[in-house]
Amino acid sequence: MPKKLPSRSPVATADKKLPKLVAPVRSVTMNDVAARVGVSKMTVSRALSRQEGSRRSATEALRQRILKTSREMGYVIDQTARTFSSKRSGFVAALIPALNNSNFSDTAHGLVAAVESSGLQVLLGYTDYDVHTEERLLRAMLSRRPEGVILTGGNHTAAARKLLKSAGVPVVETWDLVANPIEHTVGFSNAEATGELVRHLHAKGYRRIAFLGGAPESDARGADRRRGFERAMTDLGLDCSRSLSVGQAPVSMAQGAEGVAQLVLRWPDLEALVCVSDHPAFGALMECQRRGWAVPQRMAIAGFGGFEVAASCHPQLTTVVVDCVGIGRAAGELLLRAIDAARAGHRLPAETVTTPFRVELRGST
Amino acid sequence: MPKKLPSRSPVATADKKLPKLVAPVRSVTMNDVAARVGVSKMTVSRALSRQEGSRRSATEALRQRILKTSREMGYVIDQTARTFSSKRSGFVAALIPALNNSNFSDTAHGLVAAVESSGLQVLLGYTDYDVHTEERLLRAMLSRRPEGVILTGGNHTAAARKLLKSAGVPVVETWDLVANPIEHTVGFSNAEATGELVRHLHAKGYRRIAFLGGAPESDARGADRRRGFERAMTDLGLDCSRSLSVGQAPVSMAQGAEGVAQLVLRWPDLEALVCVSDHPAFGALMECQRRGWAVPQRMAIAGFGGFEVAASCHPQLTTVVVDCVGIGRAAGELLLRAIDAARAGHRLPAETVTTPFRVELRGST
DNA sequence: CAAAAATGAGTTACCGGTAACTGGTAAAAA
DNA sequence: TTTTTACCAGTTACCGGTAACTCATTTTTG
Repeated sequence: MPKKLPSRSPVATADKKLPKLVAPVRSVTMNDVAARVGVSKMTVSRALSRQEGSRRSATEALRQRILKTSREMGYVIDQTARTFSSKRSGFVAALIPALNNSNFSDTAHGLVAAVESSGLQVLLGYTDYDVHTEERLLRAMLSRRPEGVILTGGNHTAAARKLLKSAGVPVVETWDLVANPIEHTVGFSNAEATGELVRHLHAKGYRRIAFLGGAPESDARGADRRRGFERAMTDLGLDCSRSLSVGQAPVSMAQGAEGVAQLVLRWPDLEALVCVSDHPAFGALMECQRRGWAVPQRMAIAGFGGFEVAASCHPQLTTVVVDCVGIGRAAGELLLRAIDAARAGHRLPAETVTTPFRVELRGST
Repeated sequence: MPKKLPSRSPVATADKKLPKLVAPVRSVTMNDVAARVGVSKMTVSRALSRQEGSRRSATEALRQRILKTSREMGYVIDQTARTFSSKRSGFVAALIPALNNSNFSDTAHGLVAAVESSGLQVLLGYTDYDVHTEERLLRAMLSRRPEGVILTGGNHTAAARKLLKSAGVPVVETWDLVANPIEHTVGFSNAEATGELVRHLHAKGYRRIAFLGGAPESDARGADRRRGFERAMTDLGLDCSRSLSVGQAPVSMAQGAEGVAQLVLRWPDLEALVCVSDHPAFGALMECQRRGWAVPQRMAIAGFGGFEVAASCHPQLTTVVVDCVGIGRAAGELLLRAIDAARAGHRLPAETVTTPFRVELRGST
């Protein structure tokens, strides 16, 4: 039976429509290495992927020979094929609202640090503070079969939740103690932290205090902080109605400057200002300086996040210092345990890890 | 010949060592969809992956039926398998020195914006300003077979260059007009930009000008800026020896404050300060304010990068505004063309794209 | 010393898609 | 009407690894 061979060689098809799409760069495969060493590719596979404490790999001498040869041949394992075959992609997806925010990028650092020792990579995406962008990204990332997912906050589209459910991978939500978590949670109460900040201001004698943030629908953490402000003010018997929203998250320095201008126009007797983050707080501080207002005498200002600028400006900004790296690290460690459990065939019960924060009183209050 | 079937069902192995590692969540495959519709999986593949203007796909009615069914069944294409089979991973790797730097994250934004319309994803990594970290990352990313690579700067290990060469994917280096590029380049001359800044200071009457940056080996762009400072000063007949290095990149605000203190200790008659970026420039500005020194009368300060803080502080910082997003966009567009060329079997000749910058004179000088 | 257990390495059969080729039917051209 | 062409859809053979099984040795145990 003369079965026609599938001819893929350039020669056999050269008379057909050109151009062929692949460059002729046949890279080195595991088979090539195996042939060179004179063993089966399975032996090479085992020699290369030997973990600590795994059995059933080659003799140490043979293994060294395989490693040496593969190095000589410039062999790089094809993760694509490996993933396809083993059903282990070797990466976790992490979604943060923005890259350009040291809080979140610190969390990413912590996550990477926690996760990389296990050989997992972190695939980072940014949502621009938008749940629909998050959903799109999630869809794209899940199609690459991550072994775990890290999200920021608990605000997601219904479709995104469904995607995560049906993907069946461990999920950790960070930066908030989410009310209705998908699975695991690592974070702190933004409301509680803001409340503590307000109580400090109260203890210092400030009474007429305003909150400056962004549109609540764009920033869940900002909304939580606003809620924390309102609750704490009410509990202290103070008026919590001095509140302003300036645009979408992330609120900029310039918006902070503009915000303080609007606030004092409306409430000229304002004594102190709590901002949703250090960036608008810094903008407000600069606006006060432009006006020649003494901070904190004429106006006290507090931020949130413990950004570098808050410690470097003059006067330094009172702020809530968050353990951003710790959030990432804890999320990474938790995710690793969940992935290990998943690999072993069972499911880690949902956990909640609370990370610390610290109200740092500085010159601006 | 009773050939033993490879039994993978849980039942057949239940009496062996538990636990099995896979959860029994057999997800929907293309075959399942095909079976349901009553066509071959190839037809489904074609129906789902039909591009604009591609021929040889199913009838529109059949195609709609396939789409509908696959939606109903919750089918998600397995990118892993797709990549494996088609040799197209559908992503590009982008390496930037740090996430937490709006310059680089803006470039990442521009890149994503330019590239996403083509269906490619961006896989982002950060090198922490370290060439060895870059090499490690590159190795990890290349094993996932990206269709293109974007790097920051032209400073790489020899091994990294070799990796890129043998990977045979298009490469774009950004943010610098690299002297000896790997392939394509998108950027501007950091030295030239700093020179222009120095000439502006000279025109304003400043003569005793110092440069404040980081250790040159850690930051190629910083080193370029320092070189540009020295060349411009020399060309103007000025003394370029007033120069200080404070630690590794990225130079922080606090290091800027410390740096200006050291500089005036050594050169008490210093008139102006050029900083490697806006962050140390801001730190220096704040240090001057703490000392009660008028800026720019007692000390003029200039930064680099056009960061938000430079426009928000008081006085505003003179700086070099870089088209960060434009760099990313141009790099993305160039890479797309290179990828298209590669898919069509040929190679795009190496290109260099120069992006604009602008010296922005503000209150601090 | 024989039987049982442990171990190293080979064999086989996929994983879930897509490229390339083949065959069949309908529309267009002769 | 017959031949040619166009086009749709099916078939086959992989892509490069790894899981699971098998078999031949070696080591341990009774």
